[in-house]
Amino acid sequence: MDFKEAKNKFVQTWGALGSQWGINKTMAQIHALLMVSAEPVSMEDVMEELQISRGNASMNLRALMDWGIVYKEYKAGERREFFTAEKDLDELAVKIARERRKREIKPALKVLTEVSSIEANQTEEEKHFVDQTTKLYDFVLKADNVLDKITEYKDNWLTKLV
Amino acid sequence: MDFKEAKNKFVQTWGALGSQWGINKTMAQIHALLMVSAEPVSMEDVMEELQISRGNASMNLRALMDWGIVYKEYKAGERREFFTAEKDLDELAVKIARERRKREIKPALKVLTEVSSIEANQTEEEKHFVDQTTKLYDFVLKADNVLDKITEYKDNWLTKLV
DNA sequence: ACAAACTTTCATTTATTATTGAAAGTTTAA
DNA sequence: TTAAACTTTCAATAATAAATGAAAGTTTGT
Repeated sequence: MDFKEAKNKFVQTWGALGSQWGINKTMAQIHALLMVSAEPVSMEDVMEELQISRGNASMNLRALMDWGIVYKEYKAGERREFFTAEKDLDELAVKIARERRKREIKPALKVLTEVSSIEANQTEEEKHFVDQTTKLYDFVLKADNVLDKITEYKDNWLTKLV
Repeated sequence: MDFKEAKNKFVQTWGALGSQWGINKTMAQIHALLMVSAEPVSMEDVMEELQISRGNASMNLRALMDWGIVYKEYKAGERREFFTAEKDLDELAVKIARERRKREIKPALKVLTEVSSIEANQTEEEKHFVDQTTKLYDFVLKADNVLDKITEYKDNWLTKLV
């Protein structure tokens, strides 16, 4: 396997993995590409390497920047913009955790609070519902706290867990 | 909010969350429904409550059983099959972790091993590629080990982390 | 202020993924 | 062994999500 093949394989695999985690394929591929690029990459280059349209590249780069895991860079004397990915993996994981916490866990907790606080009248069915959603609330809250800790530690948290 | 509304809201929310995590909506909804059901539920009931077809119900129940988080139950004197979800949340998390580890992390490690072991000749580009994919390999391996630990502990691991 | 060089937006199109439903398969009781 | 009661499969269809590309927007140098 030569460099070109390896790079391609990596980008494709990362893209496929992304899909399984609810991240769109192109977004994951762009991120993969930037991760393994030593130098900042222009939008034109991204389009070329991944064979995607300008609009697609623009939208997904924007999304990656919203996640805080891709940065714009400017090169002296160059009009166009270049992009680099967060390459520190601990930092990357922290940013992803932070973002998903905000986007998914918080809203989930809100709904769990609501549904678990209906007044359970006497039926077994309703009691079980309240009991189970309450447990789920506690569980998700604990998970949220773990993520919070992790995103504070910042450095090397994964190693500490091992 | 009455019981029916609350139950519906919970099922819908769980379904939407599932989508964001690469799990199909119906599968997540069925799981939600079973989680909050005090009694085992027949396929007919699942179809009725979620307004889905027989085929859809069958396939997604099967998928949930493959994940090991939904069980078949037989009722004395009843021909048809009933289903229940794993309701212990620690156990549920362990099973999901175990499964994703097998399905996603293992293959990812394999690819990372492959692509990170190309012989980096002298270009800066190739050196960076090998360096970055090696780091990624180490990181994913560490994550894999953490999950392994967790799935062994079984009980109450989340609390221990807090 | 203008125009070149570039980026973003978004309505339309395309690709992907999920769902249906009818036919095939299976199990059980008599 | 048969048939009723149920489940599974899978080709066809529908729903959803992503990608395109041309027009609109922005920035910068002169």
